[in-house]
Order: sequence, then structure tokens, then C-alpha cells
Amino acid sequence: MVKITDVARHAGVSPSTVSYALSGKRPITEDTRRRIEESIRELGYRPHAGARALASSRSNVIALVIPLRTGVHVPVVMQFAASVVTAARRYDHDVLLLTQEEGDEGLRRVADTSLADALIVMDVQLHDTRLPLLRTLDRPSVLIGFPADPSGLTCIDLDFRAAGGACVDHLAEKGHRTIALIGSPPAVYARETGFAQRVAQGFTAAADGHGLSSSVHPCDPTPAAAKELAGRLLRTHPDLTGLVIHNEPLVRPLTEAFQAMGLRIPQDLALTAICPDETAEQAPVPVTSVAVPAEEVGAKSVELLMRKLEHVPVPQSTLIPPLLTQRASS
Amino acid sequence: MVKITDVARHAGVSPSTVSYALSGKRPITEDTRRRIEESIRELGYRPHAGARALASSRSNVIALVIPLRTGVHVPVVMQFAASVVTAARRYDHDVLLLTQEEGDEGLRRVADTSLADALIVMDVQLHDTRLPLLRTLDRPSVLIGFPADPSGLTCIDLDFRAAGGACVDHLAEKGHRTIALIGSPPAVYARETGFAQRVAQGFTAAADGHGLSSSVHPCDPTPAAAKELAGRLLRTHPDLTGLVIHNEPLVRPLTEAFQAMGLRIPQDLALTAICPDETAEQAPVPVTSVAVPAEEVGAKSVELLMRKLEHVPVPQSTLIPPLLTQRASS
DNA sequence: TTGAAAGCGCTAACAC
DNA sequence: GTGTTAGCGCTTTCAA
Repeated sequence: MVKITDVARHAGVSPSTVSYALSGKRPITEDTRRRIEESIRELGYRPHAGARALASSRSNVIALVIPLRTGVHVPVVMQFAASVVTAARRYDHDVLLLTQEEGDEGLRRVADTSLADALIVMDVQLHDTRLPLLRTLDRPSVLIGFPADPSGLTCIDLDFRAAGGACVDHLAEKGHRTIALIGSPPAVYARETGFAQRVAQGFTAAADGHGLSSSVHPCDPTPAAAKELAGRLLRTHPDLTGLVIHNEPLVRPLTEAFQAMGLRIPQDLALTAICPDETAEQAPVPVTSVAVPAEEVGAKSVELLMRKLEHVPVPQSTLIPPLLTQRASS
Repeated sequence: MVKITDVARHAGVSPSTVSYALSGKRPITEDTRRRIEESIRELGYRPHAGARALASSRSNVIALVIPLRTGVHVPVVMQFAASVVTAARRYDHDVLLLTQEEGDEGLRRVADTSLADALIVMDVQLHDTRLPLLRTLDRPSVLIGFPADPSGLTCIDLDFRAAGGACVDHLAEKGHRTIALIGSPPAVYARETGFAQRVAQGFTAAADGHGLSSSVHPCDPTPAAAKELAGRLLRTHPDLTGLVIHNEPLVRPLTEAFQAMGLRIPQDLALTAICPDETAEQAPVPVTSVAVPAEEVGAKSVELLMRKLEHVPVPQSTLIPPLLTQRASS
């Protein structure tokens, strides 16, 4: 194995000079730097990660905790993870993958052993059990999602409130006067990630702002529930012409249910959804939608983390503005 | 930070004894071990990962390279990654996530810097450009998928040949006499992962073995192509009563196309597929299918890698036998 | 602008 | 069964 002393000898300098040439932490004469770089290339030198971590107390690794529970749309998680890896590499960092399953112990382990310098935690729940730990851990972290009390933490996510509003704005603009939100299962509103409430708030506020009649309907994510709800909606809200769906598995069944009842989309009923682009595109009628910008959230998370590692202050909350993509359903 | 010398002092032993108590690499008196464990707990000691890696030349990290290209079913990749992480933890290892994009350089980097002890590479192509590197790297690796020449490598995957055969066996058992394989796009047969050919071989061999008439039909993964092919099949193969679909995006469109042409499934046409369970379950008629056992492949990959790290010989090829799940389509 | 040298915290001979 | 100690390869003071 080639080590820094080999490079130093080959370039006719001291090991520290090689180290500084590599880190840029002190000025090096152009000529010296060139010689060092040449030696590195010639010898194929690669600094030993462990030795580096030990001497500098920086592993250049960030840990990423991904959720595995059902109900989280898997492709979005992947997209996010990929974007974290890509962004991390831009800062010369690598990504260690942890699963939710490991819980607090996993976080503590990678932090306490100095395996990771910092943490990104996905799928943060309103009353996430990991919050106290994350607050006391001596390593910076960024949470994807907003807990009930984000104090002392750094959080980022799509602005779900604004997303709900954006769908309503779009429907209002198209002239709809009576709209409904089809939301997450009742259970989700009570606990979990909190974005369900935020969408509903944004939806209602925007509807009120536009002077529209609106109603909110939690729904279980099953085709049967979709069918039942579709029928009920038409009966109880005969004026209904616009819908916001915030329940990924229901996009297709709902569309099919309404079509089966003879409604044409978008002529009789306009659909909008908050769901992955993939889902929106593959629906029977491609649905106008707002997606979680996984790529952007991932990249921004890493940026926030890097700033925190440099002790640059960062905002406690980062809300990514929604981007609505119009499709055939409206 | 609590270090091993602190623990040693607290327990009244030498640092090496603590180290050996932790690693189990030499016998320790029951009483000493108890005192050490108590000190560790009391002081909250966690060995520094970098220091460990430096002293032992083992990072206890394995690198996992995941594909991001389209055409790879994302949930399967996630399932696989999760199972690798879980299995790795059982061996006290962590997983570093790399993306295909980084290419050779990523592999070389984590190997040469001793960041990772070993590598798992997913989505290996027939003539994968990384093969020469993986052969010469001084770190053990396991490939998911089989290249054209697997010599000097350790590969694992579903036995696609047997999977093709299993679908045919199932159809033969149900009394079908004329069957067809709807395969990957023509381009895939020429290059890429090679499982397309293997499925076709297994399909044809089994059909011949059962004395069935069979035909193979590559198809582009678009609903239009599905519709066209469905029509053509009925025209050119009027006796056709059984199908094997090995083209994930086509499962739904094909089913819909046949239904639209008035065929009842399974009465007029029996369907089987090689696709993720998720796809099979969500089809208009749930499809009898063979899935890539991502969980098992992930766990086995890690096991193979761990054996290689201990210099225990492992088989060059590991083929996971297919498991067919019968559903409504047959 | 560069060099010398003291660690970083741990493991694994080697010695007893 | 346990202790002593020399590194592992790098970074970073301190000194020049």
C-alpha cells in the first residue's frame, strides 16, 4: 500500500506538505504542488480513510436513514437516496445507509463510533421517538419532514400547505366553484407525518380565499373505499366539479370509479393530486399534480448538513415551494 | 470522548484485554469480562470506527452499488438494498451506498481508501465495463446478475432459466398446449443483463420437454406495442391459450388489451409472468408469477461476501430457484 | 513556504 | 489469562 510518506519521499517533501497540498489548508508553492501531484499520480496514492478519520476526527461520511414501512412510496425514497448520494459526492462525502428498523441504536452507533459525521433522517413523524436523541447527539442532522415541535432541529420538506393551496388555485382558475379534498386515511391525520393536516389546511384556506365551497374526506387506501367514496361524493355533493387527491394509492381507483359512473374527466370532473409524477402519469387519465421534489429535497438536505458541519448557521425550517404540473385531468 | 484506555483503567485491566474482550479473539476470565462489560456500559464506551479500521485494516463496511437506470424496477432495488443492510448488520457491518453513475472510479475509491472491505454490485450487464476492475481489485465482491464470462467472480441471481421453465410447467400442468413468451424489447436480447435470453431458453426447453407448441415474441415496453402484439398473437396463433410475460411494464397493458378483445382471463387465456409481486398483484386480473426474491438474494450476497472476507471458498455461481405464486390469471 | 514530530484510538504481536 | 508496546497512516500543531 502506498502511503503519504512514500509520496513525500518521491516528491522530495515532507509528509505534512503532501497532506496540506491535498487539503489546501495552507499555501503551497506552485512547483511543489505540481511535483506532489505527479508523485501521487505516479504512485497511485489514495489516503487511507480510517487514518484520516482518526487524525482529523472527520470521516467524511454522512448517514442516511431510510424508511421501510408500507405507505411510503418506494420510488420516491430511492430517488431521494440517490440524490443524497450524488449531492454528498459533490462535497467529497460518502453515504452510509441505515434502515428505520435500527431505530435510535443505529443513529447512536454511527454517531458515537464516529463512523458518520452527520445524519439525514427521512420520514420524520409528528412525534418521532428519535427526536430527543437527535437533539442531544453531538452530530449535526437534517430531518426530512416536520415534527410537531421542530425546535432545536433542522427540517426540510415540500411545503404541503402550499401544495394543497396550489391545487385549489389551479381549480379555481379553471372556474370550479365546488371542490373536495380526498385525503389520507383517518388514522394518518391523528398521528404520523403531519403533512396530511398541512395539505388540508392549505386546501381549506385557499378554497375560502377563492370563495369556493369545499369539503374534506379522509379515505382508506383501498379500491373498495375509493369506489364507495366516489359514489357518496356524487350523491352528497352534486355540484362537485373539482377534486384534490392526496392519497397516492387512490389516484387510479378513484379515476376508474368516477369514469365507471359515467363522469368524463376533465369535462365533468377535474382531478388534481399530490402524488409522485410516476403515479400521475400512469393514471387512466394523466393527472395534474404536485410531486414531492425528491431530488431537490435530497440535494438541499446535504447542503444544509454541510453548512452545519462548517458551523455556518442554517434556517430551522426549509419549505420547498410546490410545482404544479398540468396534465389531461384538468 | 471515552476511549479504550478509560475503560481499561476503570475495569482495572489493560487496554488490550478490553480489546480482546470486545473481539473475542482470545479467552478472557469470566470475571474480567464482566468487569469490562460493566465499565463499558457505565462509561458509555464506543470504539472509534476510524481507529479500529486503521489498526485492524478492516472497516467493517461493505459498499453497495445500486443502479439508477430506467428499466430497473425501483421497488425491487430498494427491497434488495434493505435486505443487504439488514443482513450486513447481522455480521456487524455497515453499508455504504454508491450509485452506478460513479462507475469504476467509485469502486476504486472506496476500495483503495479502505473505506469498504468488500463490494456488492447490482445490475451486472453481460459485458459490464466494471468486470476487469472487479477482477483485479484486492477486495472481495459479489455480483448480482451474471456477466457473459463470470470466471474469477462470484455471482448470484434468480435462476431465470428455471423461472421460464416454471411458468411453462405450470401452464402445461393446467393443460395448455400452445403457449407464447412475451419477452423484453429486442434490444435487451442483444446486450444488457442476459436474463432475457435465459428466460427464453428455459421457456423453450420446458415447452419442448412437455411437447407444447411455443413461440417467443420480444416486445417494446409500451401500451401501444402491447396492443399491437396482442392482436397479432390472436391472429397468427389462434390455438394460443397460455402466456408467459417477461416484461414488467407490459403486464397491465397486455391484460387490458386481451380483455378488450373479448378474451376472458383465465378461461380463454391463462397468464403467467416473471415480474415483481407488486406488479402481479395490482394487475387487472392478479397474475400468477415468479418474482426475483430480492430479500433472499440480498441476504445471500452478504453471506457470500462474509465468507470471502474470511477466506472461506464460495461457489462461483449461486442460482436461486424460482418460486411460482399462483393467482387468478391461471 | 516548509519540516519535524506528536498524537488520533485502537489492535495485535510479543512477553510473561 | 493478562499486560506492554509498537505501530496502523494520517493531520496538525509548533518551529523554523
